[in-house]
Amino acid sequence: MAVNKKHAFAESDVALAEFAKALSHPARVAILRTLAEKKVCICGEIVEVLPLAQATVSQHLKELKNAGLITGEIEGVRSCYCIHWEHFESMLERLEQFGASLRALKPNSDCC
Amino acid sequence: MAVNKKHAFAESDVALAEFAKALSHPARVAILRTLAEKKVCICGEIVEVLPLAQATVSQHLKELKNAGLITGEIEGVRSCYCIHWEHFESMLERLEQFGASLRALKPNSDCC
DNA sequence: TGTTTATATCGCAAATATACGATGGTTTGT
DNA sequence: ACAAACCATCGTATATTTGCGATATAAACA
Repeated sequence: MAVNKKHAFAESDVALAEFAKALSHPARVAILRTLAEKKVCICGEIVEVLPLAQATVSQHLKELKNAGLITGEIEGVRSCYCIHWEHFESMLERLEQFGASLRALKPNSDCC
Repeated sequence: MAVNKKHAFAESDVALAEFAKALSHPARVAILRTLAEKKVCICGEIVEVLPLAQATVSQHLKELKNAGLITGEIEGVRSCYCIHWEHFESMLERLEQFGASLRALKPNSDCC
């Protein structure tokens, strides 16, 4: 794109879009699911679960981290990732709220 | 990417990711909000509301349509877009369900 | 110390997404 | 029939995403 126009939108729309973007790849959805399932927030196991190379998984993890949805810290040789529940839940609620606010406006009869 | 690996993931993860991708741009979030607000699902008005050129808006509308989140039909000179409530709500529920299933696994104490 | 192991990061290639001007097709209104 | 209005689509430029091999880093271990 010639210019990035994201700044021209409402803050809340941008925030919602960023959350959605973090979830916009099946690998990242799968990573979140895996992190939640394996109570122990192990790391490299994710690579085994996904059909992707280690470098690629590492990149997706980085994106989830940048989005604030997970945290990661190095533990010796391995590094441990966890869902950042506080932020994750807050964004989830924001999205649910968005859905609810639209639903509230839903007309009785569809116009088209 | 050399190859598109999306087919290598679970169907449900792909579906969720596709929904999220449709919401992953503030313009598309704003379009959905606008469509819900203006009960009359007018069209070109969207262009006036957004800080984007008509061609760009048309493209975003097309993407939302491809994702099944809105419907659109030509009405004389203008074309009328509406939220495809059935599919939209179904995807919203799917996402909420995803969130709920993760939350259910949330440990009492964070490990990292 | 040298080796293995677990990860992150770099650099590259290919695919997609974003944005817009220009253009073309339709439908009204004159 | 002509002009104006509305919108979709094409073509194009640029930016971002996706994916991976190769390499770097750092801890654990022989």
